[in-house]
Amino acid sequence: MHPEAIKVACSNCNLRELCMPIGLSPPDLSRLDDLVKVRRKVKRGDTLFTNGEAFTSLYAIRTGFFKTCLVTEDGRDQVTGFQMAGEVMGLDGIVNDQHSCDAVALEDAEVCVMPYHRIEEIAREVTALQSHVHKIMSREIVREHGVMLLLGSMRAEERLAAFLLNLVKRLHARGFSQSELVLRMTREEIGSYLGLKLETVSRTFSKFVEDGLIEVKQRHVRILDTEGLERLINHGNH
Amino acid sequence: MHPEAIKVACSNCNLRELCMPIGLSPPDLSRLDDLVKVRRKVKRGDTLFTNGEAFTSLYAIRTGFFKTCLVTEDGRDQVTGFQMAGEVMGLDGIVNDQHSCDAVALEDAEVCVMPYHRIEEIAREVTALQSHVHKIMSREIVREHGVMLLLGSMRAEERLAAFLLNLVKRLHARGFSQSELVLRMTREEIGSYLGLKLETVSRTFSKFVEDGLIEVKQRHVRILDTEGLERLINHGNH
DNA sequence: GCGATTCATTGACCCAGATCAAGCGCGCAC
DNA sequence: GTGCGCGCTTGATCTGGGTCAATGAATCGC
Repeated sequence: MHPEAIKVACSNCNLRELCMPIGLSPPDLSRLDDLVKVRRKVKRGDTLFTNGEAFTSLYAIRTGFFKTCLVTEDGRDQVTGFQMAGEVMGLDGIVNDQHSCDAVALEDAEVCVMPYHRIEEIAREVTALQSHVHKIMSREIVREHGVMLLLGSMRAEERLAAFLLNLVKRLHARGFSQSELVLRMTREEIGSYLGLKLETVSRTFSKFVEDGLIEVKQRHVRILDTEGLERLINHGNH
Repeated sequence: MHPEAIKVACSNCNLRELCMPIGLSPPDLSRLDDLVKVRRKVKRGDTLFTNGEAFTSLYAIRTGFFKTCLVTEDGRDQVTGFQMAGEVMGLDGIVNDQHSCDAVALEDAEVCVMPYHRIEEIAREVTALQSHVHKIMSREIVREHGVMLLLGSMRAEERLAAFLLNLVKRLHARGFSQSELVLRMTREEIGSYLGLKLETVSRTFSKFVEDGLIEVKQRHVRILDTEGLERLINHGNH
């Protein structure tokens, strides 16, 4: 635990549109500034929280990149998601007052710590926050439905195409290129997320390069044919 | 839409412990009775809501059994869950004000309709309800993490074993046997949920029967060796 | 009660992706 | 710089589960 007593103001944060409800009145907005009292830095490779740890707060990512993963006692390790700036982590902890997965920083990161009791408190007074919290949780549920579709019914190429397009879309929403991206995770982590082995991920990357869909240089990926990747997903099923 | 203007009272419902927060003061409890004004019957095979439909309410199952599924334009059909009495459906609709999957009754069912605006309203006043709603959503997120683990890292036998044990556990919590169950879904629906083809589901059932783990007569399943099934899951990975 | 239809089982064969194995190359520590 | 190690690629082979096909068993509508 390395809390840092920096004075922060959501009302002034450039990620506000991603984390926070929009269109708030000034008094409500200042109420929201009470949400985050502390920021926390997490070094690459370190965990923000781990399975079994007491749940106290939700975390909004300010900078950096995370993975969340489930580790079972018999050694299975399933990556359940990759999170980037503006996204919220920790929702899994609410139901049992303890986290049920690990959140690992894939690059040096900084998160806004939002004590859960304070979120509940303010949500009772600021309708927009209440609604926002519900939407964030619902969005996570819908996202996971999509992953179930991917894992349950797609082939390797379709999975990787969907993964790349999803990543680049989210990066683009954050002001990055819609055709270039830097993977912050290993082939093995991609494979875990997609239900594939790392060799298959690697081979599929190579196949995409051969087919002129993308360029790959290490973790740098340039998408040459977005439509081609989309076609792969949509016409994959017969 | 077939609303039925039956006077209902959550405070008096025998599923209360499953749907509702516990340990409420009498005034709060009566407040909760305002949540459900209408019940709705859904015939087997009919939908409670469908993808794209406007989101208005959450639904608590009183009787019956549902599946939720995603249907894509290119014809993929992924079952994302099976729901039984006391469970809540519709959370997927909150984020975009419209449902993103179909809820289909697998047997004649009755649900309590809880208008979402009213849930939000009451949750602002009754802390226990606020907390309860959050927990329900968090539970769904955690459940889906488990499904991702299953789909991403388990083999066919492990998936089916996990599925059976999960079903029987939930049924047992509702007063049914912990060793006998009636499947309300087809092999194909089980397969869709587990990311397997119906033939594989059928073969795996047969294998379990050969191995003395279960007895199967059509949709009636009797679990003979719970521990054996658990071992299959836990020692599956290496 | 009786066809029709849907659902389930089983067999034969095939293939996508896993597994095993061998190198390669980049980045980092010293 | 240089040596080491991790992450990545690629090849060869294997296999779990998919696909195709045929038949059997319940359930439903009339």
